[in-house]
Amino acid sequence: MPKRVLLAMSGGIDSTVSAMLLLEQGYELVGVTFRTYDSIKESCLAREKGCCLVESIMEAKHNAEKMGFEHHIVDFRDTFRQCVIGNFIEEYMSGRTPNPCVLCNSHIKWGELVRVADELGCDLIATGHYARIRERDGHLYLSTAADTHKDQTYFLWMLTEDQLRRTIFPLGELTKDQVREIARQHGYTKLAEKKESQEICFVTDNDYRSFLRANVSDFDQRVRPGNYIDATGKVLGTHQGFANYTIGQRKGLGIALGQPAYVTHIDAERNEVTLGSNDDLYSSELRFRVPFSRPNELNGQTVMARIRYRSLPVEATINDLTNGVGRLSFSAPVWGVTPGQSVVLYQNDLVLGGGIIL
RNA sequence: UGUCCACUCGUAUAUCGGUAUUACACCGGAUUUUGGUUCCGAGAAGCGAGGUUCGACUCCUCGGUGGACAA
Repeated sequence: MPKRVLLAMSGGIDSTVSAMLLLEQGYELVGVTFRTYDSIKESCLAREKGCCLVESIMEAKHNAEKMGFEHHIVDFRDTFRQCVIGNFIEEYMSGRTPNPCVLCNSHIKWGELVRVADELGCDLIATGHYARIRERDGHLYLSTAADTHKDQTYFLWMLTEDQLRRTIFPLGELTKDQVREIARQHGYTKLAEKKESQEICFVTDNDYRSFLRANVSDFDQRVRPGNYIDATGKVLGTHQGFANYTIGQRKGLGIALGQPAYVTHIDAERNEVTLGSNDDLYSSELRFRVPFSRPNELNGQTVMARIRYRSLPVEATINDLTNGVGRLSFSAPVWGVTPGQSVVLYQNDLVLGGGIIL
C-alpha cells in the first residue's frame, strides 16, 4: 500500500515540482496550503485584481486538482499571527532583528503540518525546500542540499528530530535548473519562468517598517527620533527610531559623514543607534541561545557556523554551553553579527544545531 | 557699525581660467524564501546682479546670507 504524504504547497514552482516527483515515486498525495495572513499589496490594488496571495493559494489548489490529488486550504491565521508575527514585532521592538522564516518553519510549517498530517491520515510530510536528511550514529540530521546555491537548511535548523523523521524533501538532490526543467517537461512553462518569491511573506511591498507602524498600536510612542552616536558616545545626528534599523545597515541612514556609515549597535532602552565603519562590524565571538537541546553534546566542538543566510560558514568553537546559552569563538572575524538572527552550526553537510544570536 | 572669512547636487565635500569630483541621501535594476550587505545604473549643484576674458565656479565690483573678530 502506498504511503500517504501531506505536501505543503505554496503555488510556486518548488512545491509543484515536488508533487510531480512524489507522484512519480508512487506516493499517495494530499496537498495542503496554509492561509497564514491577509494582506493586500499596493501593486495588486493598482491593477484592480485579486492579490498575489489569493492567486497563489488558488494556483496551488488548481495544480493539485490537475494532477489528481486532494487538496485542503487550512486556516492558520491565528497561530501565525500569535507565533510568527508576534515574535517578529517583539524582536524589532526590542532592538533585535528577527528571522521569521525560521520560526514559521518550525512552528507553522512543521508544527501544524504534523497535526494536519495526523488528522488526514498521512504518514509523511513533504515540502519544496532545498534540503536533505541524513542519518548518522542512529540519529537523523538535516543535511545541505545538492544545489549549494539554493540550500535552505539555514531556515530549517530548528526542526526537531521527531519532525525530520516524518519529512521528505523531494528537491534535495536537485538543482534549481533541473527543477525548472521538470516543470517545463510537465507543461508548466509559465511556472518555470515565474520569479522567485522573496521578502517576508506577511510584509507588503517589502517595507517592514510600515508594517511595524501599522501593527504596533503604540508604535509612535515607543519609537521616536533619537541620537546617532559613534563608538565613543559622541552624538552624530538624529535617527528615526531604533526599530527602523538593523546591524550592518548602510542604506537609509539619512546621514552624511563623508564616508560610508554602518549601524554597529542598537540600544532600544536608550533609543540610541551607534554608527561606525565597515571594519567596526567584525567580531570574533558571539553569544547564542538554544531553544531546545539536540541529541548530541555540542560543547567544545569545532563546527562551521553560518550567521546569516547566504554567507559562507566560518570555523568556530562552541564554549560554555550551559542552560541553553553558549559562546561561539570564530577562527576568523565575521562581519555583522546581528542579535535576533540565527546561527546555524554545520559539520560538513550536517546541521548539528543552531541558536539565536544574543 | 567696521574689518576679515566663507557660500558648489537634498546634505557634506573636491578641483580647475576650458567636459564640475566624491561620499551619504533619493530613484531604478541585479542578487536573495528574514533583516541587512554587495554589485550595476540614473537623476541632481556653482547665492544674485554686473564686469574682465575667446571662455568665469574660479579673477574684479556691488548686493544677499552665514560665521569670526572689533566696538
